[in-house]
Amino acid sequence: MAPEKSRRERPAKPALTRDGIVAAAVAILREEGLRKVTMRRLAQELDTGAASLYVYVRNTAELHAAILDELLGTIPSPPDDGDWRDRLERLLTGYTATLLEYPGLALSALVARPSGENYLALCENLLALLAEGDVAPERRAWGIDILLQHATATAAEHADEESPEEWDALARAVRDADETTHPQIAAHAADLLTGAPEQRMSWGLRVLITGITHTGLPAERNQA
Amino acid sequence: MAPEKSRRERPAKPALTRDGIVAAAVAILREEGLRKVTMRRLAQELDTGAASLYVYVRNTAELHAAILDELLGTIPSPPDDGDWRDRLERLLTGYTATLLEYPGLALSALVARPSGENYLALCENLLALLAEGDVAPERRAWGIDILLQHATATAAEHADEESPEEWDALARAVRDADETTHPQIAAHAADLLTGAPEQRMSWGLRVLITGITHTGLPAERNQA
DNA sequence: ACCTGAACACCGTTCAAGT
DNA sequence: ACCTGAACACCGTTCAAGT
Repeated sequence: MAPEKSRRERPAKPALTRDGIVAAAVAILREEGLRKVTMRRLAQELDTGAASLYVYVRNTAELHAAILDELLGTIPSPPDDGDWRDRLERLLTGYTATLLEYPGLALSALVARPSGENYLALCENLLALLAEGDVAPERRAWGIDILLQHATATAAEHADEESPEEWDALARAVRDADETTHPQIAAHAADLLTGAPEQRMSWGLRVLITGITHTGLPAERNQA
Repeated sequence: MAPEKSRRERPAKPALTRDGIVAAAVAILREEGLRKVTMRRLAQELDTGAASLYVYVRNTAELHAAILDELLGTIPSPPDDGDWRDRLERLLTGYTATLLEYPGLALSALVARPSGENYLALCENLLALLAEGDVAPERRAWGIDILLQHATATAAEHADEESPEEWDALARAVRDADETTHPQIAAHAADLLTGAPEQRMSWGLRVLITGITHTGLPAERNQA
């Protein structure tokens, strides 16, 4: 915004702005991952002290939220053709794919609901798709809530960062399940451990869409 | 006044065991919250150094997982009467309620899937309920996965720890939504911001159950 | 008003050295 | 084998003092 020109040869230290801070944070995110996006590291990148950032950002959670909204601006908006269900599924798959690049952010989003411009635009699109599908108006708001929660949680599950240890432990526990004490687990062991992520994701979204269109709210029940 | 230097009269420092460590961790959790359950704090409680804990616990994530499994042992098993859907809903509501006491643990569970005894028992019960409901066998495993993810994520959302800041921000953003640029949000503002947690939770579970019973897997599709 | 260095109060994890 | 102190490499946030 402020066109400050330096008379020096060395790259001038740009004035701090909230946008500049967020931009630098996104850059660190892309190059080094969310774990490195700390107040101190960010300040270092901006050639200042961590304390200075607090003029523009309340805390780390707010910083993460700002980064996330920036990322949400990059979700490809799916083509307009096809069934509303397919478009809904594609939009949410795109959302999930974006979050999957930085699962740690998905975790943040789960805890601190975003409220940025791009998040609102996403909600707007989701609500419009449910409206197009003739989902009862009262169900739309709660519907996008579940859909977004599912998509966000699915991405957040991958925040374990290159450590398949826990997955190994679960796989072992399932495979070693005693057939007499855990007959169901033994019987379903294969299904519990397999399934391509995209297929599971797709099925999950269709489960939700089907459920939303077929399940009345408590209020609707009372009226019935 | 000063106690004898004998080690016998003072409460003897108990030998370290994995169980003892987990028990102490649970005690700190109950008294001071998950944030205080750190390796250092835990070691202090056990009158040793943090390094000693690493003989019994691989890292903090594994410690959290062990604590969670301990907690899962306290979920009340719902009464045997009623429709399988109601029993399923009650069981998952109990699971969520337990996690809601320590939402930070729910967050851990989302990232590092638990694999303890009590978790397996819960899965076993969930699978049995879906079987009782004549849910197609191939769908049961993926079904409990979605159900648990939903319940876990719902609890995890409350891990913001007494800071309704982000919620305020979202509420403001929704209420201030421009009617021309965000017509859907403006129209659904009330529903987006309201709803008792229990009602939302209950509706969410029924959405999932309905969806699971009505949505074929990709494989089932191919066969059809 | 904005910016800063320094300080406060912590972290997880590793490792060489002890027992 | 188990246990330990000390060290390494960090954190978020606040605050008094400067500009």
